[in-house]
This record gives sequence, structure tokens and C-alpha cells, in this order.
Amino acid sequence: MSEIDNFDIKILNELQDNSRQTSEVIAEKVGLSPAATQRRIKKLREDGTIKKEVAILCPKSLGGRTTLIVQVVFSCGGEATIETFKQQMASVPEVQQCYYVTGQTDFVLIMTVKDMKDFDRITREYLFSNPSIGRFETIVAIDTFKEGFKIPLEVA
Amino acid sequence: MSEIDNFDIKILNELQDNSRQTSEVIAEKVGLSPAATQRRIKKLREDGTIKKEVAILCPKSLGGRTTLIVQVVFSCGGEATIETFKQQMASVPEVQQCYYVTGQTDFVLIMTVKDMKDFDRITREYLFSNPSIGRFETIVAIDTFKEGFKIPLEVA
DNA sequence: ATTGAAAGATGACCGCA
DNA sequence: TGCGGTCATCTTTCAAT
Repeated sequence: MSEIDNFDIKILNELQDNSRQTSEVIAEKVGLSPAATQRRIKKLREDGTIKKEVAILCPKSLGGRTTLIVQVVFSCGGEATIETFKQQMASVPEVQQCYYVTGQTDFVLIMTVKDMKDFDRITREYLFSNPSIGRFETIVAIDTFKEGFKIPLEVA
Repeated sequence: MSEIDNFDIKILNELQDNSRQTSEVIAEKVGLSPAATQRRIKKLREDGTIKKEVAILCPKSLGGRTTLIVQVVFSCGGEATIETFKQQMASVPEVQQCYYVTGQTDFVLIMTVKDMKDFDRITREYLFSNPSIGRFETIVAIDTFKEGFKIPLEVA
């Protein structure tokens, strides 16, 4: 697995912004030929540096959704309990992100729900019903911006 | 702007998983002809339902990064202060997500930093230097999973 | 829905360091 | 030998029927 150089960095930054750009356009921006650019992109995809390419939708166009931030505190339970919870969260589509964290809180969840009934169902099914969970606090997002996972890469 | 039907929903769900699929493949999955599928995708892009298409990178391949969750509490300041802060956060590449929330906390930030020095710089520049900010608490993520903004869409 | 033209991606080959 | 450039071919997209 060869090292990532400045050309790769520039290409990755472009693709993080817009993965639909043609290699010709990207080539122009990074200063390489289209074919060389294409070769690098292919390699980055194959070695997993580019994990996936996805469409980001507009929540407003889809009936609007509410984003919630939930902090979960476990009162008991060991490794296995945590592992089970992780797997559960991974399977719930409304759970967008799940962070296992240090401090008083054990997990921070970012959820997007259709409505509060939706939220109620999830809490019942996965939080209240779990005896290892001591308590959880929910924060409602009024506004969300900068949705993304763009990693800031700097050329050396 | 016409309504989104079940075909659109299925197409969007596919594109949220993998935006590189050809319309032929998607057509097969949703039960439409490739051309009809293409026409719908084009429309969904044009009317903004598909906001953008981006590459998701693998942090591990890029030297590893630390994810932090920061809760910011403002002690004073009105509308203008909040607006300025929002704009600042939007401009900081390390701030992945920014939520304006209800409750004791005013903002929740999700950041990804190279190292703690990186984090230190950001807090100094944007948090400590802002007199309207009363305090902030930082939570370190040990593990993160389910990175994504996939909206769970259900066929009617 | 089918088809044909244009655009883009992929692979082979050459040359240079 | 590895990497970039060019060219030819195949795939995919897009518009017109």
C-alpha cells in the first residue's frame, strides 16, 4: 500500500466536496492528466481510503425531520453489554451516528426522527427496555448545519 | 415541484448507500427502466432533493483522527452573537457538525481533529476568545460508528 | 420504452526518471 | 520499476423519437 502524496490529498479534497466531478475536471484542478487522476481514484477506492460514495439528501424536501442528541449513561454491565448496545444502535436506521465516549456519559447518539412518536418508539424499544441503562438525556436540535464528514486534509 | 413517490424513495435509498451505482443497476432494483430511473435521478438532483454526492473517506487510512463532542453554553449575547458564532463554526473545517439546540446547552459541536494541539488551537481561537461563551464541555469519542446522514425513508 | 449520439471511464502501450 | 502521458475502446449517460 503506497503512501498518499499531495496529488492524492488534492484529489480526495475534491471528491469530498463533490464526487460527481469528472476526472477531467479534477485533473485540471490538481495538475495531472485525466487518466493519471482516474488511476489514482481507482487505487484510493480499492485500498479503502475512499470508503464509499453516497448521496446527501435534503431533509426539507422529505417532509422535514427532527434531529436529536441523546446522551446515554449505563449504570451497570460490562464489555458484553456495551458490545450488544453498539450492535443494536448500528441496526436502527434513525440512529445516524453513535459515539462511545469517555466521562460520565457512555454513549452519545445522533438521531433523525420523523416525529416524536418515532422517537418514543425507539426509546421504548432500545433504551427503557435495557436494564443496564441508568438514564439518558435528550437534546433537541433547533437548527443543524454543516452536515458532513469531510476530513480536512492539508498538503504537506 | 411534483410529489415524491415510492419509486423515488427506493431510488433515494439506493443512492444514499452508494451513489456510484449505474442507473441500470438501480433500475433493476426498483423495477423501472434505466431511462426512467435516470430521468428521476436527474430531477431529484435538479430540485435539490439530492443535495450533493460526496466521497466518505476512511480516517484510519489518513493517519487517524480524534472525534470530539463539544457542548457550548452562552452566558450572554443575543441573536447577532448566535449568528456570528454559527458563521464562524461553518468556516472551521474541523467542525464537522454544528447543532443549535434547546436546553441548558446552546450548541453541540462534533469535531474531528488531527491531535490535541489542533483542538487547543480551535478552542483558543473560537471559544475562549468569545466573551459571550460562558463555558464549554468536551467529550472525547473512544469509538465512532455509523458515520452517515442516511435518512430512513419508508415506502408508503 | 427504445435508440443513437456524446461524454466519461478503463486499459494498453510508450517514455522518462 | 514505477508513475505519468496519450490514444483507443468500452461503458454510461442523456436527449429525441
